Amino acid sequence: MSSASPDTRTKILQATWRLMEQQPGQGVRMSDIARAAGISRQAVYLHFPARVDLLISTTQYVDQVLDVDGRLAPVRNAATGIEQMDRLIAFWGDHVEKIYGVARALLAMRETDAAAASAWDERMSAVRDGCRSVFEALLRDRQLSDDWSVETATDMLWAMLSVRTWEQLTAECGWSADDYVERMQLQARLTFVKV
Amino acid sequence: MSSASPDTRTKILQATWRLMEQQPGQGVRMSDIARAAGISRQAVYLHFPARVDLLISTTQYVDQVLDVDGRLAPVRNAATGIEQMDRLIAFWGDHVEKIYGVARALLAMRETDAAAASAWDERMSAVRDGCRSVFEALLRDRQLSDDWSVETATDMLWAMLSVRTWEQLTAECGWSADDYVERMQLQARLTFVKV
DNA sequence: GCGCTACTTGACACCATGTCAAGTGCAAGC
DNA sequence: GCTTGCACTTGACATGGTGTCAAGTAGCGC
Repeated sequence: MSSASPDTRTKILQATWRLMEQQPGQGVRMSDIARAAGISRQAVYLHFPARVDLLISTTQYVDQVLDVDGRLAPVRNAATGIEQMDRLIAFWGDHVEKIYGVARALLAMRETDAAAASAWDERMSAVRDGCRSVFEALLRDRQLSDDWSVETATDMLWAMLSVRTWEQLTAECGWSADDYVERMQLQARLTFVKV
Repeated sequence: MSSASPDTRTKILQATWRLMEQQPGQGVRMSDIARAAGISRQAVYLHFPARVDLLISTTQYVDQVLDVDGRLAPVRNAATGIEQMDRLIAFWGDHVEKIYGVARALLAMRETDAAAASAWDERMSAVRDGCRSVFEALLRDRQLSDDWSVETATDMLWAMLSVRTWEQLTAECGWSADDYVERMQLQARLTFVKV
């Protein structure tokens, strides 16, 4: 599948990414993607059986190109829980900005399509693990506020970091990427760190 | 329009509400609504020119039936900023639960439809006003943390209170309505109130 | 009985996704 | 040089939901 015709397949993935960045989400049709990739609409279906598969593959492609694993290293290597929390938020603010177009398309599809839903949920559960790891570290440091358990704090931070919340704060409140990171870090510290 | 045939129109609005509660959002088709209301699909179009109009009218109908204005009185009459904040969050947690089905449908439509988008945004901007009013009161009480301006605090609380965040915390994290209210109040106090 | 109104019935256009079948062009292997 | 296979093209078609159109019907006030 991926080795058979990497060229065209990659062209499709790149075209999808590009178009979704330009007009995030729903507006992008299979025929738009085909035209942008310079091939016929049907050729897209030779590589991806359905729209949802293309979307899922595109998110994987994007992650790979952006080297998510590499950029997560500083988060994992943080010395303290607070540092880990700050770095996770900083990474995430930066990352969401880059994946937003594709993320929004997948998110829209999630409402109706089971495959899209589970692909999305799987990715988000990785973020959730990142949040939990922060609070486990914070607990070890004896810096987790008594008001929160690891679980409830994880839920809350995970919700704060949702793509929808990022979308609202940047698109509707006009926050810059820096505003987002700075204020989320502030709120997280005020909320979860023992005073 | 509303005086011409209140009976059928109301039957349609009630059927829409009911169906959207049962299976929130997208899955509800015009023909489902017609069947549930006991009329033909075309009769629905006699009352609502398009799906989006029906959705918007349904949210208005729901607000009216739930007496939103009346239930907001305690929020407005709060003695202190902190009390106002707690009451706003309590009202909202309770309210979102009731409107969630219709809200989700409108939210899904917002992605593609300009009329749905502006109807939704208008409602959400009322929530935003509620948030701002909280922080103006808190500022008057000299209890707004130095870390936040009225504007940035408004943005942040508004984002925390988004329907999507409520959805994530209740549906995916399994929070009860009480959990939601209690923890949101806690986070808001920790974040925005001067220590 | 007349005419108005609300509603029904059934056909149809539209648009995006996804399927199917036949055809083309190119390159590797004999 | 010819065949075989593969990636892709072309064009037609099914599906499902929204929205439109036109003709017909049932009930009600006059």
